[in-house]
Amino acid sequence: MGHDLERSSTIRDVAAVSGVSVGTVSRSLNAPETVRPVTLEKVRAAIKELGFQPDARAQNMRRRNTLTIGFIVNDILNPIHAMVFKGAEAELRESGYWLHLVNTGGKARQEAEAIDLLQHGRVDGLLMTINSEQDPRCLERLKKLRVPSVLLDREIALETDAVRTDHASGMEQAVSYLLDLGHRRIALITAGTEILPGRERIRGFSLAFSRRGLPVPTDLIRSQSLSADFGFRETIDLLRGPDRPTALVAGGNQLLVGVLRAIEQQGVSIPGDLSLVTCDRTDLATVYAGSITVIDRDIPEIGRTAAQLLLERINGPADWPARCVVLPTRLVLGRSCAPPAARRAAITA
Amino acid sequence: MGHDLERSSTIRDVAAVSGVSVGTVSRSLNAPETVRPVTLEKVRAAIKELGFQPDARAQNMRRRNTLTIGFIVNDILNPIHAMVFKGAEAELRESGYWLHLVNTGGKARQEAEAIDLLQHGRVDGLLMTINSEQDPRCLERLKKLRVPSVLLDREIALETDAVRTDHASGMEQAVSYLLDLGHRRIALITAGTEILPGRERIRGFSLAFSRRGLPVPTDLIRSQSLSADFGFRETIDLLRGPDRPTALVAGGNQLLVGVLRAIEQQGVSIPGDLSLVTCDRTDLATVYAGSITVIDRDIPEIGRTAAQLLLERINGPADWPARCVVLPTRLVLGRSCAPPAARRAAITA
DNA sequence: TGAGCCAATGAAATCGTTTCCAAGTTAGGG
DNA sequence: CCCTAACTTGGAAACGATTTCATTGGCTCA
Repeated sequence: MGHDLERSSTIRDVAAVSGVSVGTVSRSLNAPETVRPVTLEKVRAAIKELGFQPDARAQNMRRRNTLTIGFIVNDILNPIHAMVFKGAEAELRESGYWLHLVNTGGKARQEAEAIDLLQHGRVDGLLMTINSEQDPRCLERLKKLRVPSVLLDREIALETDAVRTDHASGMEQAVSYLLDLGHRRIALITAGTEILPGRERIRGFSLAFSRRGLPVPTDLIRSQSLSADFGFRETIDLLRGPDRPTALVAGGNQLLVGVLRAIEQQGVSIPGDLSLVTCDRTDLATVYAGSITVIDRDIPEIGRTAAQLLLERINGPADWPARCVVLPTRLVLGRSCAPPAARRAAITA
Repeated sequence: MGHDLERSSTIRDVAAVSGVSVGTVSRSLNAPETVRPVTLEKVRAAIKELGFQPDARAQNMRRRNTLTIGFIVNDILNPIHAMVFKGAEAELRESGYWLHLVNTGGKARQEAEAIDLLQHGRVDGLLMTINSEQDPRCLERLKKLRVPSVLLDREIALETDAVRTDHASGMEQAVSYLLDLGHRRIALITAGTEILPGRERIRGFSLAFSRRGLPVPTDLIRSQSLSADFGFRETIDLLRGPDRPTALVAGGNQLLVGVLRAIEQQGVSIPGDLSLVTCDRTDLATVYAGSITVIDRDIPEIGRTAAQLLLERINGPADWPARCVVLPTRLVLGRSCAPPAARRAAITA
């Protein structure tokens, strides 16, 4: 039924069988070039015979590391996070590291607890998308963190290595594109301003208008949460409201799910009745309506970059200054945008 | 810059500060009821003063466990796997366990390697969706596994605890439903027969036909892979072929992505030109065309159940017989199915 | 032939906890 | 007031590897 209860062989057993000392066995494993070929052969034979593999617990203990990185995240079901994870894992695996995934559900308590428990000998470093940028408990933990860490797409009041995304410029491009098409009533649904992506997306959105001397339609900005439910509620509200928008930007991939649900429910046609732009190229975004116009970024690259920063921090001198890499966004056109109905009518007439 | 280089305090430091022995400190932590309240107070004060937290490496070493479970999976980007993960994590966290996530990309070599490396002191148990049910390397490893394990939705030639899904009966229901609507040319795209879901889905599919004495349209069964690409290719092929199907079952949530891409590309309307059924209620399935009819199951429950089996195996006697839990599927109607065009015409005429 | 050096090995200390055992302390009952 | 049982506690031995240090032996070179 799986696990044998017989104690598995240790380095001492190998030493006994091969007739050498434990030190020599250890060296055969970790520095084979320092041991005589004849001896090495004997040791390897014994290892094979016993099916020996070193116990990771003892190695961790003695070497004072774990070759494990903690990955703390809101919700691994979010394809963005899963992609970042995969990018980071690919990079870290090459250097022999494993990943400990912790799903916090975005709750500050859970986040603080995870940080607390992981840093004392469970991981050598942390990659995290902390949701409570301002939560004092988390800040407290992060301040006296005992392992290197990289913060993903967040900003806290501490000097930390970080990988961010230039959400603002992608958003500005997207809104400019919509303005070019003739839209003026453009709505934005996105995260609250307590997290970086929310702040940046609103900044980019507003910038596009103000650069052209147009007033920002602040009544159409709904900034509170990245959840599908919020997307649904606000879309319904926007569609029902007076002077309804002719274009909508879903500022978050989970939001899009709710936005589309509302659109389906209301029988709105894309792009006939409403032009739509979303963030991040998920399956849903590429499939729906033959592909939605999207503010895209290289997501696995976020993970890879973060992994590299972390590895350099782990291996490098401890007194390096904090580094922050900002990755670009770009607009990828799909089939979800068109000139607003009024303008189409004008052109036709 | 994050990690302090000063060695952090150990149980010995706590002992020194509080003026007791290390044994007493340890007992204060692990069995406080066996230590005198006065002493306990002193120890706790010292712990607080030093900010002491026990080193997990040393604990793992001494206790000969890790409180960590390995979760080996094909692709965490697949929402199914992510949901299973979340279910398992929620359950395991309650018992103090952490999860080590390993993404294998479905490659047998990676799977074998992960099993090899994890079982020697990195994890206390394994949850896995091994893709290479027949791969000799994996079987070899699994046979001499040194930790308890639970297999997810797979079947191997070994006695192992497992959690499976009754794919066949959900599929049979779905196909019966389509037959009732009048469809006869029903296509199925699903995994190859080397993995359990592929075999079971084909079995359920065929059963629905044969139960009614109808011939199984074997030319419409495309069984090879669960990838979106395969779904795309086969859908295109089916739609272009002679005597094209009037209904299609996407036997896998990733397949659906490819199927829908093909449908969008070919301008096929759902359910006007083609009735569509898919497996598992993903965001895409619930949103597209106002929701696709789906063979549903409780996915987090898979993770929870697997976690329970594993915990019982870890804590229970080692000689229990292998257990296998099979979870049900059920058909949830959406708006993606209708009678075939020919029948509609007949009715109208 | 002997001094010196390098390579290879063994023995022992070490990492930080838990746990066993023995010793010391307290309390209760006769 | 003493004896015994029940609590508390300290000391030391694990756990299984790595690593340092000292020793051995074989060479080279003078």
